[in-house]
Amino acid sequence: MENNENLKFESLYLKNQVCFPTYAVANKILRRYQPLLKELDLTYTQYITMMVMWEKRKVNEKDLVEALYLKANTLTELLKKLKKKGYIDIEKDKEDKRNIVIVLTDKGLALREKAVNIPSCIYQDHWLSDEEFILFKGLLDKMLKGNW
Amino acid sequence: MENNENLKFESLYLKNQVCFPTYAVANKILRRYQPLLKELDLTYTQYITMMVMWEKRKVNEKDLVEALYLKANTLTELLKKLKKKGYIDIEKDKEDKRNIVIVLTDKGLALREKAVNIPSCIYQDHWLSDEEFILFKGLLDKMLKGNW
DNA sequence: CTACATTATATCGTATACGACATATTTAAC
DNA sequence: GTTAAATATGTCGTATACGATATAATGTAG
Repeated sequence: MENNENLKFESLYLKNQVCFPTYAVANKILRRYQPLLKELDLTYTQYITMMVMWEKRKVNEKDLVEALYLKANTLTELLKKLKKKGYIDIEKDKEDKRNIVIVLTDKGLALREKAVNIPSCIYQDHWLSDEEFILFKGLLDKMLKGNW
Repeated sequence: MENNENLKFESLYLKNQVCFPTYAVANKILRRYQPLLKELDLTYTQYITMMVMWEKRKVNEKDLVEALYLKANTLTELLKKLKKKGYIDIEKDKEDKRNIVIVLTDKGLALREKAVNIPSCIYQDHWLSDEEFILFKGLLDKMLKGNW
């Protein structure tokens, strides 16, 4: 009887979840970034936003939302903060006045010189082997692209 | 020159990150759970807390914090909410009055009957194949246990 | 060419998460 | 045995994230 109950509710044990460790690892990653990013006066979400800006220099909010897999309302506040820090400018698209265009400032570009050391700091402690990292990233990218 | 710059800042491209897709997949997972959990009047973090309670029936806050890979202050508010909903009771440990003991109520246990269908709903859309899921979970568990 | 749908953002309310710091017990040191 | 260190929680302030809803601009149907 006790055994039957175990069987019935097996799918609800924490140790049998895939979503839970994904969530927990994501939290662990955010905690790890925080002290490093504090020196740049960036939060993690601000940092990945800046990554897009360093690469593209100029983007629609819509494109940013898609690149970061977030919702527009999450970015609204964040972009105001990055503007306040002087890393970006926020403009209206003259062609289509619904669009917001975000432009990297010189100060924002300069920040990249300080950020360039972060990835090696983050990945240096060998949480996984090189092969495992590649495998892991492949699975993640598949999940991100997947339509679920 | 342009090529040299690309090389120098390659590590800062979003597409070369491992942390970013982990974070993005975790967000995607949370969004997926939300409508299902709404029917149980639970958030995702409340749900994984209940998973521990369904299995253990009675735990220290400290053990809960360790099981969920969170910080104690994150759980304080959450436990108050679960108590308010009647799913748990919060007691002082008489042996060591620093400890808080969380106890599953009958109402909390009954909720498990409604929750038992959630895992199959969540995993049914084949984001990954069965083999990939096992692989993915193995990597996640390794990362969670890792000391970084 | 006007009413209605669509699109891109913004606002608001709720629920995390965390670090920094404070508090209450318990343990340990001398 | 008192004082100091360690442990377990709680409070506070900040920054996400999201759904629901509102608003403004553009597209489109008839």
